[in-house]
Amino acid sequence: MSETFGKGHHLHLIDGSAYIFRAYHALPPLTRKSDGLPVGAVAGFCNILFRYLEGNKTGDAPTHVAVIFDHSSKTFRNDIYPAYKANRPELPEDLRPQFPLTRDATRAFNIACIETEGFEADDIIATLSCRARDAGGQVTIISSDKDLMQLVGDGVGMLDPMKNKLIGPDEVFEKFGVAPNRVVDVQSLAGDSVDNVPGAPGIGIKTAALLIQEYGDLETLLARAGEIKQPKRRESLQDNADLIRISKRLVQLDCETPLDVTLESMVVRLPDAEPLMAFLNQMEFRTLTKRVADSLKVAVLVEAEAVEAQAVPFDHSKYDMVTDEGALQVWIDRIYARGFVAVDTETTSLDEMRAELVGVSLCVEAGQACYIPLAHKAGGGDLFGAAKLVPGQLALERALAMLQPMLEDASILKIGQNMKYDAKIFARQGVDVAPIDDTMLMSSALFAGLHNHGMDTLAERYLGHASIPIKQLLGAGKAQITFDFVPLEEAVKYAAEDADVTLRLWQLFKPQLHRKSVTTVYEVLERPLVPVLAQMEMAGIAVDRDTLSRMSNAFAQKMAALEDEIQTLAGRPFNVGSPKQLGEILFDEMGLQGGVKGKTGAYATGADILEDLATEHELPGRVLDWRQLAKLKSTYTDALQDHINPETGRVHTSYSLVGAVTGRLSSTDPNLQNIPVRSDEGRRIREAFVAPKGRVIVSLDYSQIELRILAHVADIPALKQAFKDGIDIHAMTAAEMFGVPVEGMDPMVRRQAKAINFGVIYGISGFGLARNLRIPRAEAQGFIDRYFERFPGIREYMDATVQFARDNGYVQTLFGRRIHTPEINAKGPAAGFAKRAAINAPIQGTAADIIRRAMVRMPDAIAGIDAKMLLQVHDELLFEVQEDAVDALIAAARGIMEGAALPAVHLSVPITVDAGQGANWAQAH
DNA sequence: GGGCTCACG
DNA sequence: GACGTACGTGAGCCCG
Repeated sequence: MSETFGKGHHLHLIDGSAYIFRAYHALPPLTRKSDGLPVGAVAGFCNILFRYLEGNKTGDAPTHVAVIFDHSSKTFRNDIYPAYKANRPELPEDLRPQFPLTRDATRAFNIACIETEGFEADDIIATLSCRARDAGGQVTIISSDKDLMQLVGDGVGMLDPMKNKLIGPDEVFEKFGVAPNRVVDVQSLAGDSVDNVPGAPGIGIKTAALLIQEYGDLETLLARAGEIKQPKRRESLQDNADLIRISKRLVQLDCETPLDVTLESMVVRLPDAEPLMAFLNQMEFRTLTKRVADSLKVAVLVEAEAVEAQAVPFDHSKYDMVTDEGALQVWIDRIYARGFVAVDTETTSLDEMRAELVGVSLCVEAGQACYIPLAHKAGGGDLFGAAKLVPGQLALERALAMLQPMLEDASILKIGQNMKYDAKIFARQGVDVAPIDDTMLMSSALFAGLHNHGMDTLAERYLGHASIPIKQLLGAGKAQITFDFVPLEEAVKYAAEDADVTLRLWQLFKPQLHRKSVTTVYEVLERPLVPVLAQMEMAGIAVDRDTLSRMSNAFAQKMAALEDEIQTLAGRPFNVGSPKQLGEILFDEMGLQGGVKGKTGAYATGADILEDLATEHELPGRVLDWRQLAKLKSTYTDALQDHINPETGRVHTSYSLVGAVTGRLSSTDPNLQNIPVRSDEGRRIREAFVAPKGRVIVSLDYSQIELRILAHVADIPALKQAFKDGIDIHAMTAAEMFGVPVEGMDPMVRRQAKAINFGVIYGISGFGLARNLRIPRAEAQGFIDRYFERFPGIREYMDATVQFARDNGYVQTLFGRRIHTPEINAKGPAAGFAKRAAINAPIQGTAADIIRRAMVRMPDAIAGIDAKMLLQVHDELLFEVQEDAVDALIAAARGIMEGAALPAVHLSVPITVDAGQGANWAQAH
């Protein structure tokens, strides 16, 4: 409830129509990019409104405000004088459609928007001015229209927004030569050619002012017209008395306009971020959207008011089930009318390469979503009954044929949560979905480090909505069904809700990208990678099953032998694969020293512990050998065989763009980013990753990219020079630290320097380095101290980075990717973790950004070469190339990779790429 | 499903 | 002065 308008209140009345014309003529004829709708006047209008609101933050702020518009129809003045405003030129064709949009804009800015059929804006302004003044308040009319000057007086002033000049009685006198209350008289005599007000012929403002000054007011003047000495003036007044009186009725503003709005309803309100940003985005005003977003602190508002901002309640019963072409066409038409759509697919599997499309859901507006079931089945419960398609569904081919033009239409934005998944499903149906937006990637750009980016998390956190768990539909474990067996009614609720949630998240996140300055991160480093990764994943890599199978057998034999040996050494059979049992054998039964129990009460039996014990006893060493084989067999040689796709004969991993907070990709099902390489035995697994006949595997990897980035960001001259000179960086570090020449350096010394170099990237500690190098902690700390003494810039960089994290709650890469560090001010061990993560994130993240940029550019760069990019392993890209195109591929890909930071970032160290090739990955690496 | 272990950069 | 500590991932296994 707002208090009654009165004393102490200040009402601003904005002449909206004047703003529109001003904006229209001041700006070139802008059109909306996506559909050509003329929006120049709307843009100008919004800019004026925004500047006005910004001005109010500092100036003499109003308590109430309204924008007044003319209503496009005849007014009472046309009854008095049909020629009134008759000589106005026709409205420009591209202006008329903008009128309703300016009303929308006003409401979007949360300002009262007033127009009344049959009345001009000026009369409404007059009426509201009178009411506000009579109520004891103050009024400022924001307009440069001289017709409104008659309203100036006690409690009512004007502001010329063009000149930003206040207009009071003095300024009115300057203009009309009379006090405001006689302005009407002057105008009645002088007429107005613009509005086609006749007045008295031959008399202009100057003469009219003189006459009124002399005779006091119009009626007295007309009554005593005979006294006027100048014959021309006298005759004009005498001959045109009626016309003058009509003119007076035309220029006199009506203070009694019937209005059904109250002054109280015009109370100043803060703009609601969500509808305002939605409107500006819909208009595609990029610059203004950004400025408004900055001004509104959209992020803060949105986060605090997420529930409120999304006022539309979730209502599963309102979702549509689309089962015929007519209904689908209605949805497609709605999508075209809107220009964007949230899309979600339902399938039979999380593996995009095997999943069958079951249905599609669409959402065009919060709460308005549909599900199109396409391949739902029923039956098949008993042994012999085959499942049958549920009747009444649209045919899949027919639905896809209808959807395809929309999904591929460059003017329709397709919004998804993890669009890579849906895009691949559609791609396998021959539909190339573009352009896209992805709420998961937006979340990653906005909130990396704060929470994960799954839809359930986002819905809960930003919409205050708990979405239907998929488990509720599919069940779990052995009894789990696939989505095609979900009953239609349930499927509609779940599937349409997903599209609904996605659309709402998009509405929330899109404006926040600007506010948090991560639009470029999203648009350059996230979104464009979706089609690139989709292509790589669908291409897959050829894996030779026989090679793997032979290795599995060999491993199994060796393991069996080791197991016997181990159990003999232990004196009894036990499960070698059980760390718990192993711990009991080692420390309780065999009585070895150094047993440390973890939080679960079991002895730790990690490789480092077993290595230490290996000097005391044979058993731990055998267990280490066994474990290595077990790992290779179960995780690689066995598991990889299961991942060979029966249709393609290749292995298709799935990359996650949001798996790592730093911006690195992660790889799952299977993880092809951790194929063994460090041990000879493990490296042989890479021999199974092969090129088909006539083709070659090519690997290109960045050399020391993280150390190069460190040298650049911490600005260490010695490191930078070493990279420029192409010197062995670890040997150089050792030489600097220990004062030994690079020539003939002890490999142990170099190894220590290398460990320190890597330690630095991870946020080094004496403890960590000591453990890594297996040296006393004091010695390790001595190394670190000497390192920082020699390279003081590194310490400065680390301190500055941690301080930045404390000040801002995040750190960032050279490309602006933000990684949040919520734990940075924590107490206890968590503080150490957070500090080291904060130090590492900009380095690891910048390297991740660089290879992402390379990957985005790669398809175009190698378009003319018979080659496919297959895998990414953080600093390595793997290709499959026609054998006679290897050199061309290496040249092109290397060029892209080495220049990937440009032009956004100019590194002060060279970035170099090593290349290898061969029949398989082992040879190429 | 959490913890342990270990594969990678 | 003690606390605990290298950064970032994913998968398979054990065990409650």
